[in-house]
Amino acid sequence: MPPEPMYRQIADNLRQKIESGELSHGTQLPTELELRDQFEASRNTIRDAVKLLTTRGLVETRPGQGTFVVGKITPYVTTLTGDPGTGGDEEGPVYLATAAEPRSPVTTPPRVEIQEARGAGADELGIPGGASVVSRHQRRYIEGTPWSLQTSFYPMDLALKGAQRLFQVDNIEEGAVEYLRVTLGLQQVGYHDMIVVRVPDAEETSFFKLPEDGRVAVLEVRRTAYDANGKPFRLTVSVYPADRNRLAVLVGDVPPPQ
Amino acid sequence: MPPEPMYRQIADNLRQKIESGELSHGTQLPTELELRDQFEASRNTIRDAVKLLTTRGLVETRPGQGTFVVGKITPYVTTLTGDPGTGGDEEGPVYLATAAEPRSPVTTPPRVEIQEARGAGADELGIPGGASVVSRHQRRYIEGTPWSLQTSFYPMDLALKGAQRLFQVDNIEEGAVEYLRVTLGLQQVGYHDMIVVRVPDAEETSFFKLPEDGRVAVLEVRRTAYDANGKPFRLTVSVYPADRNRLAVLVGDVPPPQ
DNA sequence: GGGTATTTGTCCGTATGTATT
DNA sequence: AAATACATACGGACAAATACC
Repeated sequence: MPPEPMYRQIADNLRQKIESGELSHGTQLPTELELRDQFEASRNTIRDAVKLLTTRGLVETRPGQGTFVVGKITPYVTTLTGDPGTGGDEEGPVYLATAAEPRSPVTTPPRVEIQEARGAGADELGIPGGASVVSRHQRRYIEGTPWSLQTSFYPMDLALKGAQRLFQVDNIEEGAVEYLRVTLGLQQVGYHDMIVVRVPDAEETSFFKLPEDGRVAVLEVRRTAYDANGKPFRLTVSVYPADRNRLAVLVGDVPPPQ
Repeated sequence: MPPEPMYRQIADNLRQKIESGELSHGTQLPTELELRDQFEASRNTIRDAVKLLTTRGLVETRPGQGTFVVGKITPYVTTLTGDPGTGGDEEGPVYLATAAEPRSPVTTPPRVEIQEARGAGADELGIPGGASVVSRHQRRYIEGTPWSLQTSFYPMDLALKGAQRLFQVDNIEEGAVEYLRVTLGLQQVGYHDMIVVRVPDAEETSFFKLPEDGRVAVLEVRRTAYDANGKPFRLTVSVYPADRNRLAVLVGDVPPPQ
């Protein structure tokens, strides 16, 4: 058994103090120079130890201030299961993990683009790669804080066959699914969600104010909605920061999530 | 606008070469000393750049060998939605993201413990903190590779009221939900899943062979099963490595996930 | 607003250890 | 056994962010 490297021993020592509560949420750690003297190591070794705690989400460093134990956050809970005929526009109700009343997300007007379907998106919509799709991209906030990024893709056909409002740069108040049903007689009979965890891209990092290294993952929910013929007609991709969001799935007769 | 630090510029440069395909999956990057000469930086700065790519999951380093672009992995897909009356023992079918046929997980005999319910678990089971629960912990493999860790918690009542097999250290072949129904007349009417992303603990890191720093997250699915009285009687916590697993949720009449 | 002290961030050079081929 | 490549550890210098007077 090789001995543990020094920076790991130091990190474990600090981790234990945090988990035992000796260093509680929000409190400041000793400065790097103080830790250097305490552990009789070089400042760079201390920094390696602190970096380990940082990637594990236990502490955060603030330039010019110090290193702090991260505070507990109460995550938002989004319910994925809902009415097969209407869910798909957006998810079900959103709760704070500790509260009973649902929260109301605020959605910005969409950025509308015509794009070529490529890769995964084309597969899920069941259209050939390179075909055109309408993309509607929105930012969503809860109580002023960035909460999710959402992009919906529709086959170009739908818009050309009468659903012109898909091109318009404003929210479809009654919901896009309802609009398509009224306009084109397109009846949604169900949807499926694919849940993926991945590293955020540059836009997500800046919108959610995530750390520049990719240590905080994002949850991506890819929702494909199907019509009565069993053909997909809509793909909605929602992205949430994984450290402050949870997803709920309800099956059968169960009380709502706490 | 402050200029980007050098190690970030180098990381971006390499990232671009990876994403453009100039450096394809599995290929080896130049060694740290070669990169040091190419970018005219010190080896430590090169290492900072590579570490950034490592936390973002783009490359992996192998001591004595070199740095390599990570190969694409085809994730397993686990379906969370199923029959309200039976789902809960285990999840729905498991697919390879590219294949049509479901895979068969292999489950080890459980490690059975009597524990005090604490914190989150007690809340979800609706029992007072400190009450006893039966914990059954299992490791699951697919095609020989570690796939998930699963722990089920039952209130001690159930076992004392006649479901003694909960204490036994072997698999309940017909499924624990079916066993409880036959033995105690306990009818499951539904369940809800809470999906959480978090950093792996020490056991998970070693079982899944994850990197020692916590850069690969795990998906935790907490399934609470309810009986006909609307009371929870079982909590199953399943943990999956987030980089090789996806979750599917099906609502309404939709084809199975591809 | 300006200046100064404190604290973390970046970058360098060097030496030695460990894993792999 | 030797060579190669990444890992650990040290020490030093300066930059950038923040807080405080």
